[in-house]
Amino acid sequence: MTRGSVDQNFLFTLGELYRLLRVYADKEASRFGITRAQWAVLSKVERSEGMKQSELAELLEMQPITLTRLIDKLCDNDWIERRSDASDRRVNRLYLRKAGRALLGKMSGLKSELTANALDGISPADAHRLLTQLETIKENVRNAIQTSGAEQARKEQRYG
Amino acid sequence: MTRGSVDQNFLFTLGELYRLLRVYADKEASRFGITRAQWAVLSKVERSEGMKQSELAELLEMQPITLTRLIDKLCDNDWIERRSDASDRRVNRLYLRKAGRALLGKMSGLKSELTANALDGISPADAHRLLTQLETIKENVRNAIQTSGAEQARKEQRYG
DNA sequence: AAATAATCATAAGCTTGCTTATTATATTCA
DNA sequence: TGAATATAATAAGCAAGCTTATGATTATTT
Repeated sequence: MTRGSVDQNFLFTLGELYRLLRVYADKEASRFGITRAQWAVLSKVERSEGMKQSELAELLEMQPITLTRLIDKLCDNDWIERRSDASDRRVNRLYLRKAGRALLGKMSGLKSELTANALDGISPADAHRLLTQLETIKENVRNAIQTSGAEQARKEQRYG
Repeated sequence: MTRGSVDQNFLFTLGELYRLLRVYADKEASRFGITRAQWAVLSKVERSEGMKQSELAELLEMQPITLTRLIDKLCDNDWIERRSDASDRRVNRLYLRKAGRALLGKMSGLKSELTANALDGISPADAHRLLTQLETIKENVRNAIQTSGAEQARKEQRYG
């Protein structure tokens, strides 16, 4: 077994799967009046209330401005709220509201159902390993981005 | 080992990884004057020249109009060309141009490099299994979308 | 043969990513 | 202390996804 076939496919296959999964999750989530992207944010807020927007953006691997707009919508629906930090007036901290908690309760079955359908035919042990590998890859890519950024800065300093 | 932790994470982890990988691949590909999305299209055209746009859209799991705009850009750069089909005047068939073939040649190392960096610490055997699982999941999700669509249509027919 | 349905590419407008820039506030250090 | 620098949130504008709709052509049905 060579690495060649993986070279050929990994990068683009993941993108194709993402698009499919996005369509699927958005379609199912829309029954609850929420999009997949908003749901992901809401779900993270549930797990750690009181976070700053900037911290949350980092957890979600997205840019603060992207998150800002998603939060706007979650606030419009009264699912979460921004509370300004007492000791740093630049900061908003995020908290679930009653309706948000209720919505997450209603949606908890959906997440299991989507995951189960997606992972059909893959054993629990394999699914677990798969998830671990995805986390490893995330970490690798995060490092690679930083490294290539540093590389770039170094070159610019040398030649700029 | 329960399925619970996978439930908690699979759906959103994949989205986070996608965003990271997108940033990384776009950054590296930009050195060649191309985006990751355009590169994916160009790469598929290479593997099967003469396809209709609609066939290619299906392979890429994207909507025809999304592809149309990407193809516009690839044509603007003279990397590929649309040739109208002789027997069906609705159809455009896609072919690589010389510059496109040259570009892919220059970029082949990059694909290997990105993949190798992303999969660092994962054995070739595991990488191969991972890719197989991603393909399985793609198929599962494709089926789930169709099923949920059919379910929807059935209900609408019954109640509409 | 004509009417109807399906298919191919494209268009318009929305979402959610991105980058770069702006404003307000905190922090650092000379 | 006061000036430079860093950080938090937001804004504006672009890229690449999506849905729904349209025009042109081809295929099917009656």
